[in-house]
Amino acid sequence: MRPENETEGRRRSFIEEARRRQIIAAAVEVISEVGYANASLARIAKRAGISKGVISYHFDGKDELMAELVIQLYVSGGEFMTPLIGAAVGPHDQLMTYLASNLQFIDANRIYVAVLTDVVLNLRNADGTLRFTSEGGEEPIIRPLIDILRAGQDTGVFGDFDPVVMAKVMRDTIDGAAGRAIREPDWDAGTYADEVCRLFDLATRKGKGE
Amino acid sequence: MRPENETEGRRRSFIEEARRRQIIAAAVEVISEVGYANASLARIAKRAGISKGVISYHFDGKDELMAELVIQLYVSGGEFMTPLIGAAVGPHDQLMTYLASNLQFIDANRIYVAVLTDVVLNLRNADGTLRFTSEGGEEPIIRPLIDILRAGQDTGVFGDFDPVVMAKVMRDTIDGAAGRAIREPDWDAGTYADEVCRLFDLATRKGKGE
Amino acid sequence: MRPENETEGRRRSFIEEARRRQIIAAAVEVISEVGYANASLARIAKRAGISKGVISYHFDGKDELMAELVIQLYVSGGEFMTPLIGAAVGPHDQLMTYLASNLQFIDANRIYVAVLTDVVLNLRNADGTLRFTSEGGEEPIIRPLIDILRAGQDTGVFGDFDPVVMAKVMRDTIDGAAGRAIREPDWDAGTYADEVCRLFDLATRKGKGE
Amino acid sequence: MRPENETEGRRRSFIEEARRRQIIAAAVEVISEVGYANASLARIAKRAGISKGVISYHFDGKDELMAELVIQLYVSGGEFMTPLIGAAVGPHDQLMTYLASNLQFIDANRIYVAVLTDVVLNLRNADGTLRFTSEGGEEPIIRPLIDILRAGQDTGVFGDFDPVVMAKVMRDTIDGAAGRAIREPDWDAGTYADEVCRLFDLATRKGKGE
DNA sequence: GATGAATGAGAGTTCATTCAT
DNA sequence: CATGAATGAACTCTCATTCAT
Repeated sequence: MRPENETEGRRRSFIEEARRRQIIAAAVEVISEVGYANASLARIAKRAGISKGVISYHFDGKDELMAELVIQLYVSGGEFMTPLIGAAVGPHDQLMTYLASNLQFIDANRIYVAVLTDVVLNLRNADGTLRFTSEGGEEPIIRPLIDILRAGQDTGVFGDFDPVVMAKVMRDTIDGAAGRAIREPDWDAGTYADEVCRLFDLATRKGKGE
Repeated sequence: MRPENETEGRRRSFIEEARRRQIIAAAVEVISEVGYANASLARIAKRAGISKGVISYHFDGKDELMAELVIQLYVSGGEFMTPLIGAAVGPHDQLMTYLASNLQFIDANRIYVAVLTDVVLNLRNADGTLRFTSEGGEEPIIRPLIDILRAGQDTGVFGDFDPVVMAKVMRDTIDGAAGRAIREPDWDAGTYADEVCRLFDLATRKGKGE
Repeated sequence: MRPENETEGRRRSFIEEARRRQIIAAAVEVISEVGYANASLARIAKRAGISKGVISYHFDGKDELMAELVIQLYVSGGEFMTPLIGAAVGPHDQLMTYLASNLQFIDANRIYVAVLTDVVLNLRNADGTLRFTSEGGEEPIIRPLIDILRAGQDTGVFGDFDPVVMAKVMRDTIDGAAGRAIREPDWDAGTYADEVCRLFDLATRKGKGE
Repeated sequence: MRPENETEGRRRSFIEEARRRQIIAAAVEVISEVGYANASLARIAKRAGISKGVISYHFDGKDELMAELVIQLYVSGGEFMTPLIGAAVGPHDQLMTYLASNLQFIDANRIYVAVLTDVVLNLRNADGTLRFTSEGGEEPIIRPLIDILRAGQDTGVFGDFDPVVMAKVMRDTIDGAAGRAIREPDWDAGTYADEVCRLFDLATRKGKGE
């Protein structure tokens, strides 16, 4: 048995990291097929081609595995979008890029997004509260969006609206699109992105008379 | 024992209907506290102050209970909003009323909405597919919204946009707001509704130059 | 509620007897279809078109119902065969008639015989022992057969054999035939009876050299 | 967890085979005491001194356990008798050996035979049909007996009778004896076998005048 | 590091029985 | 007399977790 249970950033060997990624990958596959509720460790282990005990060995328990899965998927999403948005110039372009790249990422990673959603909406703490969607937990996620909107208002590019509410609606549009990407096989990300960009362009641009 | 398994509109005694509602109410409470995945029949029965067997007696099984719960909550939502929207005149007013009344209903029924979402996203058929969010299943839900948008475009009140995508974004905004109503105790439905109405008013109205 | 539970020969009203027969008839049907193990009171009540409670009202419990069922079926079998055997003259004819009439009764009452067998082999006392096939319980059943065989030996019609063993083999042949009547739809009672009579005629007749 | 569900001859570790045999042995004991209908997994596990889950771990379910039990008992019966019958020479000796060795085996394995009977008469498929006594399922069991009888008739050792009916009566005699071995503690297999052999010798031998 | 084996709690469901109406 | 409702125990089965090897 490992000498102790690493809770934080304790160093892990390369081989151990590989095992963890392998197990998480198997978990993603299983959840995408049968849903979080039916994704037992037995099923995940069988999918990974290993024995059940290995999972318990590498993770503190099922919950830690799921939490790690969420973090890993979320990080890989950020890695995809951050450079794209950074390359855009000015609030308007940044906003459009933010929306488009998010939808594009969803389109290219439908399964991952579906699994992420499933876990986030189901994984709970011991006291019954949701682990990831707890109050205020969204703040870091929509922070950059709010910043873009505020910058646009300050520079006179955007009109007069509540940037927090606007950011939340945008976020819900993206999350909702994630659901569509899962449920609607012929959902077309490109045209959807075009329409969404146009919509929010109209909603945020400075009015003629203003 | 009930004479047979009533699938459709078989008549049920008043007392039986009362029990069914009581059990559903207990299920709603339990799910709102511990989530769908942890809402066992034992917990629901204890909450209702009855024995486990009673649930099996009045419902064909856990799944039928959950399905009934969804239907009941959904129906009560429709009963709330339909008359409001019907009273509005013209596409623009109808749209604004639709958005506002939805958000208002969510605000007044936060727990119900949260539970409804939880069950809908988790209840599955025997083959593993989601029971309520199956592809195309959304159509009847956004149908009236699309009709309003199309009517507005035909009469020249609304501008040029894809009414289906627009309706979907609106729907996602409402569903997202439902999540906020649950997670953010001080979420203010009134100001949120004002901003959302303004947003979609700008996004749908006929442009000056058009 | 009835003033007391009649255990023995307490008089029952005509209407009560009718109810009891109705319930037993339903039980026979159900057992013949799903077997003793799956014949729940609920199923029997549904088949009889009455409520579950009625059974508990008219019988002391499931076991008493089953015991009554066995007795009723057994009695009706005796009523069928006794006059036939009584009409035969001489041990040889009586034996042949006994065998043939038993097989004929089985043929004409396949379902009843199957159910009788099923219950007898499964109904148990509280201590786990079989209720009907307990040691020595068979004696009254093969008694008349032994008497016929002994009479034949005494009068010199039959040869020298152990009449008890011979009677038991005959009984097992009949019981076995009951099983065949159930399992083999095209089992032909007539030719089977002919062969069985011939077989036991040869086995019991006085040898040439004796 | 076992890698997969072995239906056929997949290799099992020695230790797993031992466990399976241990569980089956416990099941035999329990069934012999309380009958198939009352032989719950909980009781069997307690008798084996293990936890309930172990049974589910080693068997696919209760039904597989019971089916395995039947097969194991049946095979061990065949192993006992086949060499004995093979050693006998000529139809007459083979027939006598068949009858005697069957009764001897029953005598030496009373409990096993009783349990086998109980399970065979109760274990059912999902559709309600009996699993082991399905129509035609008896054919392989009485096949060797029929062959012996036919051979005897062809060589002129046996008289003129229907070999199939004769074989069935013999089989029923043996099965019936199994029941007696269970219910009648002082049932004497030796004298019973002598009488049975004599009986069927008379019934099958070629008549003087033929 | 990894495995197979075992545990024990808890899941949904069925059932015989009881009882107020 | 009969019913529908409720009980509580027992059922099979699944699960996350632990542990000796």
